[in-house]
Parts: sequence; C-alpha cells; structure tokens
Amino acid sequence: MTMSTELAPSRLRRLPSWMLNQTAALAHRLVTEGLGAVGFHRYHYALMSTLEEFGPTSQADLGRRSGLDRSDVVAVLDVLAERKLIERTPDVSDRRRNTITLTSAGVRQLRQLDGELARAQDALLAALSSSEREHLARLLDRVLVSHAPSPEAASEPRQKGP
Amino acid sequence: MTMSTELAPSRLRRLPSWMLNQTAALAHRLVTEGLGAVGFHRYHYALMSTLEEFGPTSQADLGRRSGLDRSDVVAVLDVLAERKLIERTPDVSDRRRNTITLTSAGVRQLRQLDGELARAQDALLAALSSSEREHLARLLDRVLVSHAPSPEAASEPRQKGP
DNA sequence: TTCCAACGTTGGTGTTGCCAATGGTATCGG
DNA sequence: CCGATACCATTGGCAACACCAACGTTGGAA
Repeated sequence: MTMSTELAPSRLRRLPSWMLNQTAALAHRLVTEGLGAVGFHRYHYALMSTLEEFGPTSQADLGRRSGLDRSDVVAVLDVLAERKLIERTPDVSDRRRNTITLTSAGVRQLRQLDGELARAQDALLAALSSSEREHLARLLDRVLVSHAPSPEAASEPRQKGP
Repeated sequence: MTMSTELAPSRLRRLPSWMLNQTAALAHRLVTEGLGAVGFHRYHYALMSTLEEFGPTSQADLGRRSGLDRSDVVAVLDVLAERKLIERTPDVSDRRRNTITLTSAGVRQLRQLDGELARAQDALLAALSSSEREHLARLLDRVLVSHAPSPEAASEPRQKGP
C-alpha cells in the first residue's frame, strides 16, 4: 500500500473508487495500528460498541448489526470472553441462542478503545478542518444510505404480524 | 459485506474509517462486477491506463506507479500479453528490464474498460450531484495527498546527475 | 407430528496486499 | 580490472479478510 500519489496516473488518481480504496486502506492501517497497540482488533470494537448501544443480544443479531459473519463472531467473542469483557450465557427462553452481555470491565475497556479510535480518525483526517470532516462524513453517509438494502423484508423477529 | 445500515450502531456509523471502509467495499464490488462482466480485473485496468499515460516502461516502474507489487505485476502482464494487449520486449539498454508496450488493441480495449468503469462510478455515486461528487473527490484527494510519502528520495533512475 | 427456519460452531475458500529468495544484470568504489 | 552493492523479473509463499457450507440442536408453523 506504499504508493506515491505523485507518480500515479491521473486516470487512476481521479477515479472515485480508486480514491476510496486508497483512503480506506489508509484508514484501515491507522485503525489497525491504533487498536493493535493496545491488543485489540476492529472486530472487538465493533462487537463491544454494538453491545453497549443495543444491550444484551444473541450472537446472530450481533453479527447482523455490526456486519460480521456469525462464524467470525464466535471467535471474536471467544477472545472477549476470555478477557472477561463479555459474558456468554445460554438464553433460557430460546435455547438455540446465547445472550451476550457486556461486563463493566468491557464498558471500561470500550472507553479506552474509543480514545484510541478517535486518535486514529484524527490522524487520518488531519488535513481537513472540522467542517470539512463533517462534510465528508455527510457525503459518505448519503452514498451508503443510497445503497442500503431494500426497506422491506426485515429479518428481525416481529412480536406480532398483521 | 451485506449489512443493513439501519441496524448498525451509531458508534460505528459515525466513524469516518468505518464509512470509508463500507463505501470502498461498495465501490470495490461495483468495479469488480463491471470489469468482470467483460473479463477483466482492476489490476488490468491499472496497468493499462498507467501504460497509456506514461508510455512504455519497465515492470518495476509500472508497479510503482500503479501501486501494485512487482510480483503481482508479472501475473497481470502475463494475462495481458496472452491477450495481445501489451508486449513484453527485453530492454536492450538494460538487460535486467522488460519494456512493456501497450498495443493498439490494448488501447482499444482500454476504451471499453473506461466506459465500464465510468458506469461503475456512476452507480456508486448515483445519490450525489455532480458538484457533490467533485467535492467528495477533492476531500479524498486532500486526505491522500496529506499522507503521501515524503517528496524527497526519488527512486527514478536519473539520466545524468549534476 | 412434520417440516422448515434459525441458532452456534467448525472448517473450510478465494481474494488481496505483501514479503523473501533467486539468478541475472548494472553500476560504482577502489 | 574487481568486488560490493543495488536493481531487475520471476517464483513461491503468507496472513488477513470477508464469506460460505455443513452440522447438530432447537423453535415455531403447517
């Protein structure tokens, strides 16, 4: 991923998909380094922050919300459980599921990762003013929303259907 | 990469690095599908467009300019050569090198890929106006330039020194 | 009851971006 | 001239990443 932008042909340099790839790679590297320095992985943050925001859920739900494959969720939760940051308890009302709970140590750990991540974002966007960063975020969000999956067909278990 | 943005926790949704990753993944998919439909790969386009812009060069230079590892360049050029889109000729003035030349068939092929790629960009950024697309491009470019490698230390072989 | 869907888990797969080693060649210092 | 050093194309491999298939178990609807 070491590429001098100066040398790159304008054909590539102007291509939005190319710019996005390069920038994402940059972001990925910074985030990986930042979290790696304190012994964590993006996946760990994804699951822990999802847990904090939505409260205890099943592994499958966790994966769906954070965009991880459920098979990968297993391994990530293994690590988090070993570090006592989450708890895996069988769901008594549905014995297929585990209920995943963020421990208080997990909440504290999440704070540290938040800081690490904020630093990484700052390093990434150092060249932009805060209003420019917001603008960038808005534009990216628009693109993402426009490609969001169809509004119908919620895979969430409904309490009651019509 | 199939994730409903609605369900994602705002902790992730607001993170620039996360948005960039998601958008880049989207772009990657569209580009891969577009080029794949006509039997090509991003790497093929990267090398061919670099060749058209800079003219015949060595494989190592080609890799440096387009951001590909030189070992990957070999395989990509193998395919392009087999399709008669480039020509690999030994460099008489430096027998370590191959001189890679884009054939006229290569130029024509490149036109088709340009079209395919333009369609992919359009699909990706459909939600944005043209001025918004330009704005996004400018912001991304600023970020990329700010992280560009140091301006010193040109690895280009100089014709003659001072 | 039967059938289908979802669950957690295991064990894969293909792609991507790299790195190391090799044999050949060029260049520079002495 | 000679040796050291650096660059070349090429091969082979690796780790991370995103994803998929299959399994046995459980839940819920027909």
